[in-house]
Amino acid sequence: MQTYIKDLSNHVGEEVTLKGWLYNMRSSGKLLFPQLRDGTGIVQGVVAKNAVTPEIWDALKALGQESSLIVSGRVREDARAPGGVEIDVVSAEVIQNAHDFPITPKEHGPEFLLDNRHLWLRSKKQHAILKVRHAVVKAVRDFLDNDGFTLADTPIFTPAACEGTTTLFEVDYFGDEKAYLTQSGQLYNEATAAAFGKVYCFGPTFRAEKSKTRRHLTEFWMVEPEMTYATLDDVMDLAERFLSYIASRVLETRQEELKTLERDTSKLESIIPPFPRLHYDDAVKMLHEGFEQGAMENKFEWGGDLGAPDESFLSSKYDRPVMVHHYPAVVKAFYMKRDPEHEDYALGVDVLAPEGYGEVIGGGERATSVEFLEQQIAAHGLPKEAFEWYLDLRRYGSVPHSGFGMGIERCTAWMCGIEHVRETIPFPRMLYRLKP
RNA sequence: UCCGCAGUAGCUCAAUGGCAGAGCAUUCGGCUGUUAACCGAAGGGUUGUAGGUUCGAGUCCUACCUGCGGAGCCA
Repeated sequence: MQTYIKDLSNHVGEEVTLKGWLYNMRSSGKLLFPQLRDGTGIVQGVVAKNAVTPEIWDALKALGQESSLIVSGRVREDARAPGGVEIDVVSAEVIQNAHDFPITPKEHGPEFLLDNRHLWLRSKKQHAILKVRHAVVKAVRDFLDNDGFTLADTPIFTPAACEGTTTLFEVDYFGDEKAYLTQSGQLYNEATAAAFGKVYCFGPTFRAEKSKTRRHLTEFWMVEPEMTYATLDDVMDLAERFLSYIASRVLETRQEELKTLERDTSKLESIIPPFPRLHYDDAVKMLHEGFEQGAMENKFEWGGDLGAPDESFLSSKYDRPVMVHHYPAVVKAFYMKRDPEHEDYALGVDVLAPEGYGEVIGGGERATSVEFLEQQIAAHGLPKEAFEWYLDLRRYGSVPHSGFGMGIERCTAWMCGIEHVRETIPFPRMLYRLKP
């Protein structure tokens, strides 16, 4: 019977069988210290030459890194061992002796590691990051499911640009038609929301932009909740509860991994409501003050979208996410509702994560009037026929509704406190990176 | 697309314009408590590609290729 490494502390004094791979091995004459990993953890075995048969001794001694093997031994508490337990090995069966595993326990560069991503996944840090990713995804689903949202996934093949702004990946659709990979489930979400009230979609999203920064992937996972009879304030309330819940669940369930990642957990503990809410005009004022104090290189001009340095400056003023709302309408998508009091502003919100992680959430209230949307579609040069179904949503029972999108990888990178989103997905797709 | 940086052993990196080097990995040997173990030995090179300057180029110049970091755009 197989015992998993994560459960070993419940088996102290017992003989157990572990099935896994050799993570690393040290030796000292007539002692071997194989580190075994099985996907749930890593434990060190101790093999004394006089405690095993000569055949087993020779077989173990010859093993290369990442060899697969089954080990039986007694679990013993030992203060010297990370994890608190060790295995006194009594027998072992080698499944495969592997040689020349490329990723050695030394430093490597990103290019090499990404070329070997299929093997890199086995290392401790990558393992920890992807466990946190799983916790984030689980928290997202649990939160929305428990909050009355219905999962209603949206298509990945789409006939036309959703927003008309970003560059799309084009695919041949049976020769006579072009299809595009989705850049957002947004518009379809509005249709399902009118059917179910509160919905979310959660799936891969594609952007063909040649973005080359630590915050971008060409294929990433996005969760997009949408609520009917909801306003900008409602969506900000939701974002606040949503992010706080995710952070608390990560803290609750992934302590070990956060330790491996050397994450300062106090940064996650401070992600609690209320989040500061900043009107765009007030954000601009802060940026101007920053410029006068010499903290900003260029003076921000009212009317533009916030750039990466602007976002970093604003978020550096707070210990928790800051929600910037009421952007100038011109910088936002065509379907954003205008502020009835000030038509130049859109009822949109971006949630900027602290520590320079940037925009993790973007969303807002959607326009409800057919006439307004027709005018917007024309102004953006979008093909009206493609949006007829979307306009139907306003023709038949139009209601105020709001929602947002959150990038799973950005959120995970933030939770983990790591530099680059490319490590937060098993196989990252980036500009110039399609393999493995 | 634009700006900046880099490319030398399987990996990470050294080398004033003057003999191509180290650590890790690999192979062999040593060590009964190692924590990226340590000690000794061996094998391992078209210095990204093409051209140029020079008595002599890893080093200087030009172009290209590849990667990294950043900007724009966005989640």
